[in-house]
Amino acid sequence: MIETIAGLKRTKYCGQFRTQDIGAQATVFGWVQKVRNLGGLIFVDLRDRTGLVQCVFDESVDRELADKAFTVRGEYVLAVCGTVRARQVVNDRLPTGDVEILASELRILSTAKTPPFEIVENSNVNEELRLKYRYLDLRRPDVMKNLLLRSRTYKVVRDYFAENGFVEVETPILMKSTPEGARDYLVPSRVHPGRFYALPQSPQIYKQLLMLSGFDRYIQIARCFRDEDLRADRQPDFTQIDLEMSFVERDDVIAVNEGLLQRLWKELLGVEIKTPFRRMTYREAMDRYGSDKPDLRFGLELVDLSDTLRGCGFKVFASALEEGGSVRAIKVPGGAQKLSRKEIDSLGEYVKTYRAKGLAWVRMGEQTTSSFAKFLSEQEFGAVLSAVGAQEGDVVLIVADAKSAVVFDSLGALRCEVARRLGLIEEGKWEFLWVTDFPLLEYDEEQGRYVAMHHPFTAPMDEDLPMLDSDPGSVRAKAYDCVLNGYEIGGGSIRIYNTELQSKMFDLLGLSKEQTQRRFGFLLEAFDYGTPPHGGLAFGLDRLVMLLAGEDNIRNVIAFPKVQNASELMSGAPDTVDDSQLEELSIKVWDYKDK
RNA sequence: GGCCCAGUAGUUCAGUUGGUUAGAACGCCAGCCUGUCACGCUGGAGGUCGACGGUUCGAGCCCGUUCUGGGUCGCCA
Repeated sequence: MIETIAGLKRTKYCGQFRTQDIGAQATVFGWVQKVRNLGGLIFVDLRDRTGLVQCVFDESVDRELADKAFTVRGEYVLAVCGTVRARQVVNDRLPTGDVEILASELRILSTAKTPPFEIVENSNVNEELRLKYRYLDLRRPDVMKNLLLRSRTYKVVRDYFAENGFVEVETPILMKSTPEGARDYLVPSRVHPGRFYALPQSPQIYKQLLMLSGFDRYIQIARCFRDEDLRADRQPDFTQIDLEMSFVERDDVIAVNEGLLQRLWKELLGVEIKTPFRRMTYREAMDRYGSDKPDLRFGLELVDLSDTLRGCGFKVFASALEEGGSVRAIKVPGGAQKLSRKEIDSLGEYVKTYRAKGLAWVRMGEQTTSSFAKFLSEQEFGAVLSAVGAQEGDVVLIVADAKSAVVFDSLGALRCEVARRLGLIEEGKWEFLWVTDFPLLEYDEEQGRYVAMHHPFTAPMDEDLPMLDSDPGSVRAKAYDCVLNGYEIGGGSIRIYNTELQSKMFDLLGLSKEQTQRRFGFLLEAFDYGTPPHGGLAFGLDRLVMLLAGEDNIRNVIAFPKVQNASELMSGAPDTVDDSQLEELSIKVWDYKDK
């Protein structure tokens, strides 16, 4: 029989009972974690979001009550009233382990089917099943803990920015499509047949307009949407801590955000992180680490061998260099002992996923062996070893390619892979970094034009302005990324705030006057009405919480995440809709059966 | 779109060279049990070996296709 909570008020959450509660009357609500029936004496562990408390039903005290407790099963929802008392035997492994509730009343508020997996911490259950029953998965203490941490993150963020004079403003979810960058999610308009809203990839334009309006400092915890493929750290709908500031330069934005991260780590983890963070230009990050989001928890820096090997006897190296590429290396100190020939071969396979054609190597064990020494003169080979500073016991890994981007990508990934395999990554280390001076533009071979590396509103560096016409590819931007342990956790820039420069940017990006006017005319017009210099930044909140929680997958900090094909396994989204709904939207009924 | 990994009771897994009735632990159900907390003891139920096709006297195992999930490259201003 199902009962109600009429007349009952919770006195405490389950996980909060301690010795000072002994003797008190208690009413608790929760889910049955475990029933231990000793025959005549029944222990029921009751769980809520705070933890467990043991409730005792004693046949010799109340036979009828014990009989009722006998029918209780896992995940039933109960109300238990009783007296808190000391346990006869203490359980050290439970925060409430000194006490228990001797029940005087039991109400079964809900019964429950046996769940498809056990509701326990650290369970190793197939993720597909977990996500199908996400509401049960969220009952597991470790998953719930992540979402509670996420909730505390929101609070610290709001407190911090409020204290620093930021104004929280909500920007639209239904907005105009501005198809630069990621693919938009589109929403058909019923009122305007054939027209579409787009979901925001970020509130970028709105927040810049808020600066123009004079809000001076804006912050929003903003939902954003990008219709691109998923990764362990990428979901199609995600959350940004989005902010913008007026009358600031790069270092002002950086300083405010270092303060935020410092505060988050302090309040959520009790960890003191030092500011200011390290800084590195994009060029330096690429040259030394092959990545614009380098993991600084370990070394394994790249060495440029291009000058050493130009015109050398090994065709693979020489032709890569002749074609304008580069040859670079990583030295793995002591690698000869840890990396067998077989493992080096598997690293060769690894770099091929990054389009490298192969991995050249030197292994300086008891004998020095190498995949390419025979193609070089003794002098050339010796020059390679001295350039990387290789000594006995080391391994040197080399990638050459006509495209330097391939060399950087593959070696950048390789140094992380080697560090993982060799256990070079120290747990509990937090390496924050600002990467600055990104290129403003990169050339897109496919589209045959320049595209904005950050976004088209990013300001060029003042000293590079003259190159906008002569050499746009070399212009650097007032852009900065915040990197933590190899993850890009945030990015921002100082923005363009005058019409002419903004128009010129659109021009460089290959947009015609008409296209610019149609897509961004409202923004350019706005700039004519008195725009303050401004800049800002957005953190990926999901990634930030993932790292704070010590998780390696963003799904573990999102309540109802999507799987790799962007569907949501519990509800089954996306799904077909009624023909009548499509008709209202003036969308032709799609015949799925033929596709 | 490409590449790699996984799929066997409710769950996590084992399953030898292709060979009798596919096993274990946990969970579940029933009985016993008054200090358990990984309760204990006894008994029981529970399987389309992801799906389809092929090879074979015989397939969980070999081959092909496909589905589902994960990782990743491309993609993600």
